[in-house]
Amino acid sequence: MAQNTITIRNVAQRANVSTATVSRVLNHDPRVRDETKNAVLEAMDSLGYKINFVARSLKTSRTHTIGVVAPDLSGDFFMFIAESMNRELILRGYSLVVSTSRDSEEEEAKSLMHLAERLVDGIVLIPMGSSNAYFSQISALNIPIVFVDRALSGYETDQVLADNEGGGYEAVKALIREGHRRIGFLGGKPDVTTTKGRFAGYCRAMEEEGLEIEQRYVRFGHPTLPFGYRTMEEIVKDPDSPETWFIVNVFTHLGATNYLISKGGERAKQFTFAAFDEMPYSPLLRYCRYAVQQPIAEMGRAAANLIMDRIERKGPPGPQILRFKTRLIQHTLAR
Amino acid sequence: MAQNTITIRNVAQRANVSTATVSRVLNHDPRVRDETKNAVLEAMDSLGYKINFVARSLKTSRTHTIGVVAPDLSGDFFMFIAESMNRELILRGYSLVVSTSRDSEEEEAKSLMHLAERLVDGIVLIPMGSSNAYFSQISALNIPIVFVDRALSGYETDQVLADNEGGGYEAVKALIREGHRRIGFLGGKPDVTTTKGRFAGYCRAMEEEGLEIEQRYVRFGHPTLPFGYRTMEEIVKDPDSPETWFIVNVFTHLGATNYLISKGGERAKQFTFAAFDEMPYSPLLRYCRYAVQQPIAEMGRAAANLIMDRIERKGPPGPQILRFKTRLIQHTLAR
DNA sequence: CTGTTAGCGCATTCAT
DNA sequence: ATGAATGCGCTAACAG
Repeated sequence: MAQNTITIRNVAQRANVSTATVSRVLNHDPRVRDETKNAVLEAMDSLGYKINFVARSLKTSRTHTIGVVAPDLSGDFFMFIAESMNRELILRGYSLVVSTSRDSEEEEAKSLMHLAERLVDGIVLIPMGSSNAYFSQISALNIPIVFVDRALSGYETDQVLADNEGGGYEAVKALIREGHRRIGFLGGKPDVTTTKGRFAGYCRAMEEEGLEIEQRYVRFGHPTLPFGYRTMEEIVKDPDSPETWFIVNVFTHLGATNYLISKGGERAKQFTFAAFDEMPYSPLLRYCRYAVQQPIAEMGRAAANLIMDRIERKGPPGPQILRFKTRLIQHTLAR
Repeated sequence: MAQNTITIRNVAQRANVSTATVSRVLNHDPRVRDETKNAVLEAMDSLGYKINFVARSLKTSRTHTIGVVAPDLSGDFFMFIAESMNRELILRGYSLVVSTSRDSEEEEAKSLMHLAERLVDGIVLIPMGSSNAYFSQISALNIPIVFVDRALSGYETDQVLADNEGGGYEAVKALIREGHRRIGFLGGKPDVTTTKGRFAGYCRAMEEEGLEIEQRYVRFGHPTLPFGYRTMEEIVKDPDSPETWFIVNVFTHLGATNYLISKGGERAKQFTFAAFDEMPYSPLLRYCRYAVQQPIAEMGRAAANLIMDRIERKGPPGPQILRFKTRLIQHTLAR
């Protein structure tokens, strides 16, 4: 308890001014004479004064903290978002507190409440699901919120999204241009907006080229490694299946590749993928001819600035929806 | 501003008690009659009272927030640590605020100060470097801190570490057991404790088996993908180089594998690795016969509880060093 | 330009 | 077992 807890009072005394003046220099209030300002600064310095943010927060009811909740802190997509957000936040004096929605929308709602109670100034949410069961809860929080990655239709807020439709379209088009005719669709829960968009892009490309979409080879599923593995197993064992696939998320992609490598046998060599997301380990995904790269860093940056602007009432009034173009990356297959 | 900001005063009035009593039930003070307690609880409920943590913090000078700073938020190791920590923290009512040391120890020190000023109750640090230039700064913070992954020798604090020596030893032993005789050492900055430990394990295994450690084929370097790529290029082009390598971090491993896949030619097929870390994409690391898995989740859990115990003065008084055993994982090579 | 004053919402003596 | 009063450190009217 020998904390040297130096307050503005101490500084004020030392500089022969009032606490109000000290507070003013702390807040860069222009109407302080340079002379007194310097005196205050000096006093602060010599006393080793550190501002108490908690006290300030109590007064201003602003914590300069923003919360981010994601399905899984250890997911690659999220990490890059967080990294990029953090960089922006720091520039404007904010901190980032993280929380996870883990298994369920229930957890998600709980995390949201947890953060709100901690009085974060705003929340960036990478939504778990597609349902809107907890909309009312979110509204009740009454603090700015921006959605990233997935939209929740019917809820009017700021959103930072990728051009999923365009990305899917481009990737499938590129495959077709290289002569692939039968192209399956793999991965993604059909009710989330990202999957919907990517599927729509796939469909548009196929239809535009007059190619048939074979419903048997449209395989939605949970975005997990095991799903990709098992489904690819079925696919390989089905002699009639296409050998070209558009895969809409990276875990499914990992699983599918993993199956082909370990059990794919001779037929594996025939397979070609186009897939969403470009990660550090993407060169190892050896069946992936085209990767749709989302500008994750930019998206994180945008989300951070969107939420801060909202908090500081700097942005335009209406809800903003920022949609980011994807980039198609061609890989050299080295099977 | 139509915030329905309900305070303990409102609750007190509603329940016909004093604010002191409300505060007592809030803090589970046993000396409140059940009757009045229920009345208070009811009042809280009907008014929709939410505690203001900022006000509480100002009073108690405890924020129930712990900060974690890591070199890179988007690194896999860190995210698993954070994920696991978060789970534990939530159980005991803490939040996790993250920060990064990015490029430099300077940044690291800055992050540390930033967190301290925000009055986090404790800090978990995954140290960047090996120097101890900022030790004094850390001490000056005067708040509990635990180191994870890397130790900073000479500084007496709680630490959560992996058994790097043992992991390295086991992996190299396993390679030797399969008949490998010439084994190189790849990756890691030689001055950080993790590298030191892993290298020591490698040396012990080699010496125990009477095998020569060829200094030309001990290749330290920055833990990056490009370093792994370039170094593997040199290795492959050197006709005299060993074809079995112990790689001490995952980025170097990715880079090395990437080179072998894309440019390794015929000789690539001869290569065998043992390597630290097991990640979701590890099955794609096709030259990796043995992976040394660190119990990352347990380590995160331990770090979380260590810091919380320290804050709440629950643990033993002296600094604790927790060292976690690694697990050797055998992969089937599918080149 | 600067000082005085009054809380922000809560925890906590000290009474009773 | 409960209440009255005080202050954590800071900001923001309002005066001057």
